[in-house]
Amino acid sequence: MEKSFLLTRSEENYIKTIFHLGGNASNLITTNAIAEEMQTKPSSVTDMAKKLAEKGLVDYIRYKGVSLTDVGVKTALSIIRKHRLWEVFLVKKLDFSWDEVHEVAEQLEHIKSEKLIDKIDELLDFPKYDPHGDPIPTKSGEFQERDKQLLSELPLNSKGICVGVKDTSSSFLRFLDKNEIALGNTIEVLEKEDFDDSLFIRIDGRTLHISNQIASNLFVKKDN
Amino acid sequence: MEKSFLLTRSEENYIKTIFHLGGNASNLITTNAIAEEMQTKPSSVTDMAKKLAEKGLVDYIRYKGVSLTDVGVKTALSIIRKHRLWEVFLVKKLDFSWDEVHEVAEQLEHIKSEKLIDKIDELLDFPKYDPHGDPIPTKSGEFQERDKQLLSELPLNSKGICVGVKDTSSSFLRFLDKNEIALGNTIEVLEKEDFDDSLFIRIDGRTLHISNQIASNLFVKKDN
DNA sequence: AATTAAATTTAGACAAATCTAAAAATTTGT
DNA sequence: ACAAATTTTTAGATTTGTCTAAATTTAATT
Repeated sequence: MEKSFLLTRSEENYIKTIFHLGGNASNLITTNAIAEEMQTKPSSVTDMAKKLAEKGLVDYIRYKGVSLTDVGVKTALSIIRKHRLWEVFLVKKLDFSWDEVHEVAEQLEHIKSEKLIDKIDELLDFPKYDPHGDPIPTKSGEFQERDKQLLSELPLNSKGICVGVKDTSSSFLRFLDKNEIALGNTIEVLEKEDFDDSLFIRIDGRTLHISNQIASNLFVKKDN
Repeated sequence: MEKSFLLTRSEENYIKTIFHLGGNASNLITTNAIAEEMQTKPSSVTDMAKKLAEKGLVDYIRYKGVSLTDVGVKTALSIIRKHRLWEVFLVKKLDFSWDEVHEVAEQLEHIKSEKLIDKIDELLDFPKYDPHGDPIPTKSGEFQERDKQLLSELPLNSKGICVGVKDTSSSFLRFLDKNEIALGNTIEVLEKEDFDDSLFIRIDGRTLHISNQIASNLFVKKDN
């Protein structure tokens, strides 16, 4: 069995970022994209790319970019699993609101204890989705994206169940709270405004008028 | 100006160690003692002593040692509070045994979120003691040692309630588990063996013969 | 295809936290 | 009290992760 490499916090953050940018399946992610996402400099990314390649977590082609190896993907999924389970824990057990969990989960995801995260999973009754609707990888690394689409792409007069958010910023999430739009709600598209692509929607018996920016950050599952 | 509240993990570990070695109340702790306790080199301790003094967390007298300032004590208590609350959480909510919690709590104690630890405190219903019987400082930093003494010092034929352990090693804790000695049990000293200072004790209706090494690592509260 | 623009890498530097080896201060033993 | 032993500090080096500035490679434009 491969010895589970002890990764530094920084290494873990790079792996996670590369995954989020789509760097699995030999899809090369550029140095600049990673630097931008991580608020760091391209030269730092190059250094880390070499180190991670050395450790077998990424494939690195000079001047082209990096992609995760199988081990790298497994590692990324494990970190994402921890992050999302902790988010559920914070919301369900400690009454955090969904716009407060990210920062803390960013810290908790680096805690090294397999038993700890498995017990948290069990305590939460093995949740499948985090508070923002994102799927939680299983212990064995299975990870299935939910069948979903943006509310902005839902056809006129059709209905969808709100299943996730794309933007997870506090300002967006608090906007949803304020307007009582929550995961699980059914949303019907009543009208599309040509001028600014805003939508009139029906949710919970109420009619709301939302901007395209809102609609294109809300995921729904088409309700057939 | 108060950047000093942003401590690194390493700084926090030094502060905690100095506290545990008794370095509050201008009681100077030597470089060597700290190095020994932290499994590091004296020269590293000297470097950190200077840095912590710079930040106002310790008073440092060259060639003499360090002691915690008021801010340093407050910081230490905050870290110890987190450590012990997480230990209670692991035992009470995640079914860890008391010999498994230390390592994980060593990591969790460094998570930076006041809300998180306050919510954990609340979830646990504001416990006063950790799984090893050590007191948990309050949010405001109050910290009272329990009235206790070593079982080895309990007079013949008197009774005590088991309230804590001095040694928290896995081997000792598992010995106690195996012999069904738990916090809260009443222990009566039936006989003291002059030859090796071992004890015959009565606990839960059973009679046990324990070595002095065991008895001098068990804290009891005299039962009057 | 040549030139310009953009992206990426290299080289050298720095801060944090550690180490080793040597120097300095303190403590101990007689 | 003074030499020896111990403790502590300094000086210089190392590792990790970052940075800036310059050099190099790739991409884009004419």
